[in-house]
Amino acid sequence: MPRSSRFSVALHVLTHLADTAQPLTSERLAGCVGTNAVVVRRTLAGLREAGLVASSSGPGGGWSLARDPSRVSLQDVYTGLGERLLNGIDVTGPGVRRAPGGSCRIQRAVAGTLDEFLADAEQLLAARLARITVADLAAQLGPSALPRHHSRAG
Amino acid sequence: MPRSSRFSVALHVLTHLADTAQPLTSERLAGCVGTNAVVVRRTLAGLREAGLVASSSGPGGGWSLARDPSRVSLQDVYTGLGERLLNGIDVTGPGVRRAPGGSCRIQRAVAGTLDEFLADAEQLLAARLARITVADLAAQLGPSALPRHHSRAG
DNA sequence: CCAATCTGTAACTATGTATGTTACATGCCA
DNA sequence: TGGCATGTAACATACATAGTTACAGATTGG
Repeated sequence: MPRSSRFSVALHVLTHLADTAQPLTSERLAGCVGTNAVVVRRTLAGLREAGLVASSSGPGGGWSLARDPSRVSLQDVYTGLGERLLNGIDVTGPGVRRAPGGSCRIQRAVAGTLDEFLADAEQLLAARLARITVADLAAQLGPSALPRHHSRAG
Repeated sequence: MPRSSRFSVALHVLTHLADTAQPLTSERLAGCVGTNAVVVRRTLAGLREAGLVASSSGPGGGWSLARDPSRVSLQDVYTGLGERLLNGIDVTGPGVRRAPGGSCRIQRAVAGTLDEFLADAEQLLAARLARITVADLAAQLGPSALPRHHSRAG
């Protein structure tokens, strides 16, 4: 199962970032998530282009959120990653590789119907993802769960 | 990920079956779809258990629809195949293989939220698939498009 | 009962995709 | 300049899906 874990990794990392004020290195994040630093960089590269996170080089550098967590929806993440939730479906079927001309009308009817359905479904799911934010994920940890640096007036 | 063409293959085959009265062999169907006879049998095995199609051995045997095409929804097919439309998403992430105990609370929060979302989404998509039937697919071919064996007087 | 036809299924191969890993170039700060 | 961190290419590994071969079981017709 090469099931993509990029979405899960991205959310895990983003929630970590939402929970601290200082930048976190790829190495550190990889340790938290249970993967490799390069994988973290690869995953976060898309989110950086989407303006969700920022990265800085040099000592003390690393990754940090570019927006307030409540402004980062799961749809933003999903779009930034450039993934398709419904990617596991081959609309055209195996025959197209052999006879790209479209073997019969039935094949085209099936492909058309599936295409339409998938496009519709993608929109539907995206709308649902838009309702959830990284702040919602962080809130599940409890307000006092992790050490915050300046969240409360003292 | 290797995109599954099973759904597409199944719909293609079912539409073929909806368009003829006599049973069609796996070999013949495989030729239409552009794949192998064994693949057709593997795919249709699930649909047979679901009561959508019937198979018969021996000369003159093959596959045929077990219900009227208008009674076979895409949800029936999808369920019969035992596939998950949203299977391409790894909810837990890569860390679980290494530290199955659940490394941190964040991982569990992400997994829980994603699980909930995916379950919700699956239901949503299934409901949409229930609206489309194999008869709808066959109707896209036009009533006189394919040679029927006893549709016309003459 | 035998031969031909077709399904049912296990076992193996081939292939594509995601991830893990290594290596090296680039940028930032003291 | 030296140390730390990102950026990315290149290669290795893992795994799911599809393709293929082989053979067992079931049905039809002489």
